[in-house]
Amino acid sequence: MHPYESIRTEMLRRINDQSWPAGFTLPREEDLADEFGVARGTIRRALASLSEAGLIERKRRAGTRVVDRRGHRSTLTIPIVRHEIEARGGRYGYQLICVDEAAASPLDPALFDGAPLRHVRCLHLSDGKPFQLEDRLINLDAVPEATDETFETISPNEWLVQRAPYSFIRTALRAERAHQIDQDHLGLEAGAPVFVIERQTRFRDAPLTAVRLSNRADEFEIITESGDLL
Amino acid sequence: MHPYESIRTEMLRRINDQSWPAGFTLPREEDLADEFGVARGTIRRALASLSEAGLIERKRRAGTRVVDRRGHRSTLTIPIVRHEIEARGGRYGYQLICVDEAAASPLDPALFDGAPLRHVRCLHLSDGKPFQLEDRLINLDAVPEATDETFETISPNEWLVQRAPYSFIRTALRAERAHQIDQDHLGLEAGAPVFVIERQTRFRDAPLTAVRLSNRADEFEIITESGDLL
DNA sequence: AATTTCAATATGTATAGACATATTGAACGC
DNA sequence: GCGTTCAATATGTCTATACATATTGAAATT
Repeated sequence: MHPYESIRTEMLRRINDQSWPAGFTLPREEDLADEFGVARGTIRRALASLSEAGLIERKRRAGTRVVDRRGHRSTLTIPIVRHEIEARGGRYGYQLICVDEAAASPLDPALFDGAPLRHVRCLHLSDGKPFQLEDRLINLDAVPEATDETFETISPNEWLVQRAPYSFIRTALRAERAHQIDQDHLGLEAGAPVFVIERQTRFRDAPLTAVRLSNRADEFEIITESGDLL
Repeated sequence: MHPYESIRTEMLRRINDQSWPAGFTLPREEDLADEFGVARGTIRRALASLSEAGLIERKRRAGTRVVDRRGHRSTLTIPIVRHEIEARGGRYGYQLICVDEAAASPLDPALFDGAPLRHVRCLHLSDGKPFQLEDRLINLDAVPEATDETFETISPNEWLVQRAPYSFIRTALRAERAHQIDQDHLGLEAGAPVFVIERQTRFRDAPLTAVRLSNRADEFEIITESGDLL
């Protein structure tokens, strides 16, 4: 075990047993370095790790404080559907439903304040069965190449990942009653639950795309594991 | 802008425009240091950041490779209900429903292979209205203090956060049709959708607790924003 | 062919010293 | 009182060097 790890473990202990209670300001890095008998860099390595994990907050001049834990943090990965399906051993299928019927979209075009938009609705299938319905708006000012793309054989999801780097994402996860379009394309009865992922991406303040992905609740879940410190 | 940031930006550019395609092995740190005219530490700082973001993978001796992007990663925080409710300006309320009726739990006791368990079911209210139903199993071997706790005034959630450090969490997010208990306690009709968070925590391989949190779908969503690099 | 051994190598960690810079809290002027 | 100025300070960054160590790929052995 490396010095910075044992130091981190000791710090964790102090946080857990309240020697360093929530809100407490830790000693300065140099003092900690003295206490533990290591260089400042090593202390910083330990603190960086705790900061990463969300247990402490660091601010210049103000010092390092123990965070008042307001929840569990974890990193979640929302997979590209095709990979998700193939990982489960299914055969991936893609089907375009319609293009440029934006009026029918469950997404709010106001997000793009007036920019010209492309609307795509398509279906991702697992072994020929509907798995995920995708409803997407694309900002043609930001991604002009999308004007000439028909999306007949490639899903906008994959098309965009290849082409458009983003700098900001906002993702919302919800449970919803199936909309009419969900019922039609995912083969659900009225009122059935769907798991909805809604995502907006921007690149330097320009909204690129917004998407609503709806999944049959009986076949979809998101799992995240975090084997933390200690 | 610091040197390591501009270097990271340039590396990002190379990844995005495929100069460094997925699977590509980057030059060694020292060569990069030469190329960019900085110390190795500065290169490491930039690479650490990209590694964090999941864009590259690093392995000793094997080098650094560009990851084949399989999805969007983001950090999500599942808040403690009380804070969630108060943040929305609601008045938090807590109500114990029953203790030690494990047979009725939607959770699988097999997770704890035979350890003695405590079962708690309770309700979190916002302005007196049901908001979240909590169904929890606690491993009494791992958290013996729970034997004498009645949970009449404090929720097991908060009680545990204070007491039991964990080293591993697994969280699952699902949309479900309301169970009978969801209908009864959240005031839902049969078939209504609920947003379910299921979490298991362990400490050094000992399962500590498992919990199912169900929320009215019409009042609950999880949002994560990640203002990434660039 | 299968297994073991082993040295080369790229990343990981630690040190120590220098400088940069956001923030704070106090002193100052209005 | 109220805003402004400014120096002190703790964290952030960078450099240069040394050593540690997991992995690999090839050579040696079974």
